[in-house]
Amino acid sequence: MSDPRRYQPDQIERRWQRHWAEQGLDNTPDPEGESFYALSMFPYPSGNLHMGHVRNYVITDVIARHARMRGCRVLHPMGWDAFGLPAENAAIERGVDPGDWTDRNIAAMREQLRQLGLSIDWDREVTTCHSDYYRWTQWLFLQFLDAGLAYQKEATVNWDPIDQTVLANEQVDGEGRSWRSGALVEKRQLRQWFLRITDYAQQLLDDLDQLQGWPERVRTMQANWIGRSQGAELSFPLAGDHAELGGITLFTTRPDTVHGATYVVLAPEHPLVPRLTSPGQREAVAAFCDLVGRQSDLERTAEDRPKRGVPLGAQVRHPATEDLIPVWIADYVLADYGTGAVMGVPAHDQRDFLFARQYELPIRPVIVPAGGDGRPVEGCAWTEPGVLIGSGRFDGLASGEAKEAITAAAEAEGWGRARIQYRLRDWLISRQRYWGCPIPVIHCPDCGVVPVPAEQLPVELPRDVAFSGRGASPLAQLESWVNVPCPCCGAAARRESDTMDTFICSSWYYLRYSDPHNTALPFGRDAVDRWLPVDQYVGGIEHAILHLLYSRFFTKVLRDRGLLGFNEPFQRLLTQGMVQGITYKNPQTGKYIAPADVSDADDPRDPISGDKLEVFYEKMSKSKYNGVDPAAVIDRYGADTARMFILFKAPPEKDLEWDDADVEGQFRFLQRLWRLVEGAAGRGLGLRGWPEAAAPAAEPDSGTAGAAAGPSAAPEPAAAERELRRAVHTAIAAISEDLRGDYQFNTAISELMKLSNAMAEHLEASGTGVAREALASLLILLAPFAPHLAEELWSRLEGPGSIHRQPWPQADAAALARDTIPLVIQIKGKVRGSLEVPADADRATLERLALASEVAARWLEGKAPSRVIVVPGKLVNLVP
RNA sequence: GGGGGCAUGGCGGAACCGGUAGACGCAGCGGACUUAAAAUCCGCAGGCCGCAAGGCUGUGGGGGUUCAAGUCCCCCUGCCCCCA
Repeated sequence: MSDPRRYQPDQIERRWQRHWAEQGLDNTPDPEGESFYALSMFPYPSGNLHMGHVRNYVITDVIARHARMRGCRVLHPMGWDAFGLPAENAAIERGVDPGDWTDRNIAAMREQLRQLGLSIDWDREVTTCHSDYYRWTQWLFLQFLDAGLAYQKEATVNWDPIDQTVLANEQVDGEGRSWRSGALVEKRQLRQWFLRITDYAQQLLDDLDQLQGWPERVRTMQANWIGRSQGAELSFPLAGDHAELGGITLFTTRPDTVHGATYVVLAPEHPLVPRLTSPGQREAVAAFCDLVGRQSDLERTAEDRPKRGVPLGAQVRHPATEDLIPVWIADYVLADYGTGAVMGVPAHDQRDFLFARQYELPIRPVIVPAGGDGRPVEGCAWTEPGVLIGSGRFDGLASGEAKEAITAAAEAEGWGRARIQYRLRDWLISRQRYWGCPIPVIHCPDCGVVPVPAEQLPVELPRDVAFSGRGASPLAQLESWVNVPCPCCGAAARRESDTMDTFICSSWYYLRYSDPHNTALPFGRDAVDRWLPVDQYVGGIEHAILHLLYSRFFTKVLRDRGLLGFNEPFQRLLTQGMVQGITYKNPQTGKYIAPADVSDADDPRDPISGDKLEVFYEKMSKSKYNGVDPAAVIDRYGADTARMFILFKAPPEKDLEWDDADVEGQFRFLQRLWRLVEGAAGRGLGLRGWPEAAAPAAEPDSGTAGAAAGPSAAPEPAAAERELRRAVHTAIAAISEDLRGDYQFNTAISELMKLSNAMAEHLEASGTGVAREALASLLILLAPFAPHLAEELWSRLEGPGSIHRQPWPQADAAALARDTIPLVIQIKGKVRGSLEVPADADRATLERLALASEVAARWLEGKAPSRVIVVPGKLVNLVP
């Protein structure tokens, strides 16, 4: 059973993992010389490692291992994004302590990660829910507060009227119902904490240009999310009784259409609404506001929804035309975008057009298409730029010029100014939950908001808390915790009971890794500046916007506070694709069927009804029964096979279809490698003393080199040795290229396969020197991908030290050189044959050889070609 | 609706800067070994015609540029993502 000559991963992987840990092989060295920071997005400790995690960490591990072999000092850490709702839900549903639950999950997942053979420095592990970490999250919050970047204002929350509690968005289902009580969730206004990310909107946008190592689409997504638009802020004075209230200030990107404004619309939540509502409209307005209050922003602004609104009964005076126009409220205007007010220009805005048609508001065209007959478009909104009409002195201007002219006029006349508006809103960080980082402030009736003094941090989360899932957050209900003296005046005061959005915790963890044991600061300036920015960040595309944007924001704020000295946290970003499982679905019932219940994969049928099933690949999930458990794969094939399969099956940024047959194939490849190396060892080959006195280095540089290389210098070995050396150095060159920059692990592994095929063919016929070079190179090139197998075979060949400490090999150009190369002969661009020619032949020689070839004779029938194209090293194209 | 991306054998995927399309693997077929099977090893393999040599055709569809196009340009179809 345990034949030591067979490849048995379970026998070797644990042993090496233990050995590496004992030797401290993965410890982080001091960052002298060239350093490299390889970072995976840290996981939420759900307790279960899934394939998406495996893919993420294996990719980062290959990058880290390769960087080490290239001679870099590498930081490759791991940690836990450990606050969050699931722990609190477990507490509510099963009465377990969220901290204990989380710690148990972390222990389980850490063990699963260890089995993958990742070269992680576990001494730098961070856990966001431990007070030695969140102490510094709180400290950083106080930096924001001190900088004026944290503030409180009223905002909407989800309110469960049955459980009398605030719900997180994730606790509200698609129909707007509570996850527990099933009640229809209401909107409530609550005073909450925000971070002023909008102050950094322009920088966050501009600096995207510095992120050339990021996927283009992630940069585009961030730019769209920030959503800069240039326009004007215009003021429409209130008419009649309301004149003393001033005017309505609105934002528009189309000041050129201002003369076409026939009404003004406020968001229902706009502060002026109650004061502008006429007695006759009071009831209708109240009913409408109530209705809108139940809708999400998405519902309110979706283009395919009918727009609804009611007039307030007030009017404003159009600042340009002097007309009196009505003020409405409508669902499609949002309170927190711009000024919460827009002008209605039905002729030139699609939503305004639909709205005006529905409520019979006047439509006044002021833009005509350029180059047209000068008549306005009818029957729909003309939203493109054009030429102005009906706009007084601005008539005839093009939209672009008119925007500037009208904005300038508004400014001169005191009813407007140019303004840049962002779609990005300030970041709402308050959560009315227990399992999060407490916001370290105290509310004093006399002093107001008082920060908890730094030396009193951390504000610890109390344990022994009751979780009912009802009422206010558990923290707010805990009187012993909430009631504290004011740090300023000593009067009775109350702690803030909101906790922070977990995105805060994950916005700076990558900084803490640089200096994880610092007890005086979140991180030292020296350490953070030496290791960061992160050289390569790897994670899922789902974090393309929020996590990455928030982290960029944190970095810029901390830079401005003098805590670190760089602009952007992540130099290069790789977004890996999803791992998909084979999925069976019965199209009749819509039910998913587990693969284990499908007896015949070639003709999949529902085991109960016998219906033919649909087969496709989809992201692994419990509900679709299409998940593959990493632990089961490791048990059966070992971590190295799992790693190799994942890397080989698809390029890292593409989705990956999990296929058992391909896993099997990868396992076979590793077995083949094992036999190849064991066979060589059996013939007495070894790597003792490698690389000193390596024979190939002494190879003469003349063309017939191989003959002198090995001890068995017969003509036969010479040819085999040349082939073998070429294969070795081709693989070195190709794999080095694949690991540099673009990370094409799939082609790198196919190069390993080619090398192994070439070795199977030529190794036995080659002399010791060449064979040793081939064996050593194969194993070193394999090491980042299949670290256990490479180490085991290295030690069986008695190679010196750990293979993971070997330098990455350099390709020898001389080994790649050829005497002759195949020259393709094309006739009018079509390949008609090829010809062995001297590799160094010049153009004239190539042309002569091509013209003299059999192919040329057959196709040209003795006539001279009208044109000859010579591509040295490749082909000759003869055009008759 | 706006923006971006993708489309290559039965399947996953290769193909530098326009220069032999289909590397490598999976599945398949044939052979060797075996009493047999598994495992392993060797070989074949885009499609069509042909005994063969060879020819024709082929990277979603249509057009174009070029000696030469999977690759560049235009139009169309389908799928995916982001923003509305």
